[in-house]
Amino acid sequence: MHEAYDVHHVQEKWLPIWDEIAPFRSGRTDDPRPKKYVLDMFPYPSGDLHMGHAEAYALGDVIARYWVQKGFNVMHPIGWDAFGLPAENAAIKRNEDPSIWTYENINTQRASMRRYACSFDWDRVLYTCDPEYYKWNQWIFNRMYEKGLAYRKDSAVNWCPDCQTVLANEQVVAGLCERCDNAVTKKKLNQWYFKITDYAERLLADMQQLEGKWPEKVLTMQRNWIGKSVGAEVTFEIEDRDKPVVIYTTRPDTLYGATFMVVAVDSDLARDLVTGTSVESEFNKYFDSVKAASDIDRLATDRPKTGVFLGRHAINPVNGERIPIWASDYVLADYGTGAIMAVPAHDQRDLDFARAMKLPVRVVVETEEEDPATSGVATDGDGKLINSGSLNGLSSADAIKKITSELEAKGLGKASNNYRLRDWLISRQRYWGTPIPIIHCEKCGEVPVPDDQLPVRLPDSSTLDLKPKGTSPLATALDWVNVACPKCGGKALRDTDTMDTFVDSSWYFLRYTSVNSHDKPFVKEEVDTWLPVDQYVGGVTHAILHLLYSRFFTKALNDMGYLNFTEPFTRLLNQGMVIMDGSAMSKSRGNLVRLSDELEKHGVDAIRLTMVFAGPPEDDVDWADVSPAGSAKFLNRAWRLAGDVTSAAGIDFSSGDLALRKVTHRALHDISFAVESFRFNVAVARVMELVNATRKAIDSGCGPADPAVREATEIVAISLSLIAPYTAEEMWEKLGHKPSVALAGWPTVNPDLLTQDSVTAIFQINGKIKSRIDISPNTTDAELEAMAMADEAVKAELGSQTPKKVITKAPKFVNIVL
RNA sequence: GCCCCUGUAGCCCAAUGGCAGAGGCAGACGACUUAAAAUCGUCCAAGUGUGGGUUCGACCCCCACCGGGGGCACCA
Repeated sequence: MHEAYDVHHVQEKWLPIWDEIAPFRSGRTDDPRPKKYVLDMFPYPSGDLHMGHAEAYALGDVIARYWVQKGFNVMHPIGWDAFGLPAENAAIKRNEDPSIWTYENINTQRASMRRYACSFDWDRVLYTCDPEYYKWNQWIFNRMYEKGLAYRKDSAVNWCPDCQTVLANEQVVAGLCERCDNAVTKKKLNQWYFKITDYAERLLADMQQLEGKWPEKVLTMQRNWIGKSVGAEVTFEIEDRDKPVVIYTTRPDTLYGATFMVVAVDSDLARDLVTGTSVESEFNKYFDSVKAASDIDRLATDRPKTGVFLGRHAINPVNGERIPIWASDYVLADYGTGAIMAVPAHDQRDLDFARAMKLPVRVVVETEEEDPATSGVATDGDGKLINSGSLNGLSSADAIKKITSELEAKGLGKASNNYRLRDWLISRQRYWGTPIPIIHCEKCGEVPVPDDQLPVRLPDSSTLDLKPKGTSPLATALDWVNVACPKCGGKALRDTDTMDTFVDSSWYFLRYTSVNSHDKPFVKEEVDTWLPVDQYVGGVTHAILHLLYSRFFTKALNDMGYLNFTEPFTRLLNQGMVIMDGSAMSKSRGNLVRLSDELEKHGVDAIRLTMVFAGPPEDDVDWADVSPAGSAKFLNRAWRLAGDVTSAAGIDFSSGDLALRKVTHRALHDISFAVESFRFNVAVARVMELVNATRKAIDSGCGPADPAVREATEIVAISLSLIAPYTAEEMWEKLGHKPSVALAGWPTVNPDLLTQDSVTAIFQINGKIKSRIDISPNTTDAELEAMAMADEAVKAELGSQTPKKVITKAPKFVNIVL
């Protein structure tokens, strides 16, 4: 009779023991073991951990624990991304400081992580809302400011009229506020930006280093987001105006086909061109109508083109032609130069506009297709240039080269690249974030708070009204806002905006190395030791913003001499989502699965195993398709092996049953390989096989006393230590070892035990299998071919025919081609 | 509309271009049991979305189409 395996009892039993042993405390910088830095994306502390966390942390844990077993000095830290709107909203509702809600949740999550047996180094915890942390956000902001990488400008930002606040791009979903579902509008505000566009080219080029190590999907998304375009700038003189207008185009070869110019309606240029003219009032009417249009309208496809003729003309530099200048909202003010030459024949948008406004269409690239003027379909492909002066007869590619150099020679243009990437707006008019460390002085202007006065702490929230009003709540903390200018001592005001929380997460991976450093954001020796991160694990939701921002910070800090590397995350694993019945879990959909319920029902190990076994890590796990009960059953089965082993710990395995030993070492080899290639589901399958083989050996094979049974069971325990730590620990103890199995060390494969006595070779005729035969793995090609020719089935099939060709790959197969 | 990923037993998933099945779930049967649960054992099932092509040989490589998922979407 076996005692029952009481998961909850076992969980309670091991937690204090692990606290005592602390098997995952990372070594110091002088640790002789090679280092590995495994990083899980840190959570936002909203409530308790959920199923998604459970999957992500289970996967990260397998990797971290594997490397510990393999003898690396592993750092696997955790912290909390603790600033953000939900805390503030909860605080408003509960009428208390956001830190209370935040730290309550952190404590809940920390307890859950401990119970979930995450192999975190609990000595390296950080909280981004801690002044000891956000002080360094401010310090980095100052460095950015010194380098001109932090600056202020006026621009139209996303504005939710209902929430009365600026929204980040990612908080605008299909033109609606993600929280209240009201239409988002634009509002012109003076805001702080980080100049990430300075790094556009390097962010793009350095992705070469990540090729094959990051998911291709993420690299593609980042490339699209950066959106490099190659083209040229061309200068057009303007009638009755001293200053010419520069336009950006990717098709300088179509310059002769430009029949009008369009400037962005909301650009300074449009305003300048129209001021004082007779169409000014008409323009203003149009401008107001565009401003009133919400993002939803703008996003609508097939939206008819609108615009207004500015009554002015530009001169085409290549042919001196006089072309009208229009203003429209289909040209963007903040991309390129905010002005374009319109070539309706070869650009669909320009054609749509030309047809709406009855403007001429001139074909300059000859294609096989119908005339765009009649078909309404622009021909944007390559072709032979016509109606284009010196370019006639050239291909588009050649024409681009020729016209660009001609313009350049005349000082009328130059090759130029553009990026879709915009500078990063970091100002937020909210309380629960890092105060921007700038003081506005009447005399001195913007003055950064000196480093030795950091952190600029948040004012006490109890005296503030945190409700969103469109201006930062910090502005109402008068005692806080009014300060003496650090430069002249005169009257000055603090900047009242707080930083986007993505700032916090753009360098937290550096801070983990030095959480106790009070005079620096990170200690150079520590960073040099641990960084870059060897393995980053997290959801694909952060494929663009967080990863791009972190890469930007790393490059900027590298340029400033603080870091000796340029890419923060060497490898990236994106785990899938945990879904239910085919769709994302949500309360409103009624398909929410609560992690705490699942843990209560099946235990931590079974849930971790289920997550890991469900499929490839990057695939979604549909909780309806998996069986935590099945996982629990398997763990029980594995655990019972340890109780059946009757040999003593430390016994020499070499005399053990050879067949089982071979199975064991083959399994060990395959498990290692699968774990290293992130095919954890396959690794689990191999452990299951080994458990099955061991069970059989005990019940109807060599018996429980055979050393091979102990060897197999120990390898099961060590393998399971990556996935099911409680079960593994119980097994290890039953097997007569001291805890912790997490530190047992990964067993070495004995290559002699990987060889097989016999393998099955197949004989094919024209690729069809005709016969099978068991042979020695050492059989040569010639021997195997001879065996094939002597094979009865082959002979019968062959008859008197002579093979045209025989392909032999010993010891696997012979294929006879007739 | 453009780009990317994906399609293998009822289900989740394996398979360096070489025997389509490793593992699990579900199901059936048997052993143990007074019975049930648990446990142990046996069994069941697809010819790889469709159509072409390359190859001695294709789940795997190429092309087209269909279904599913994702990203981008006035960026000149």
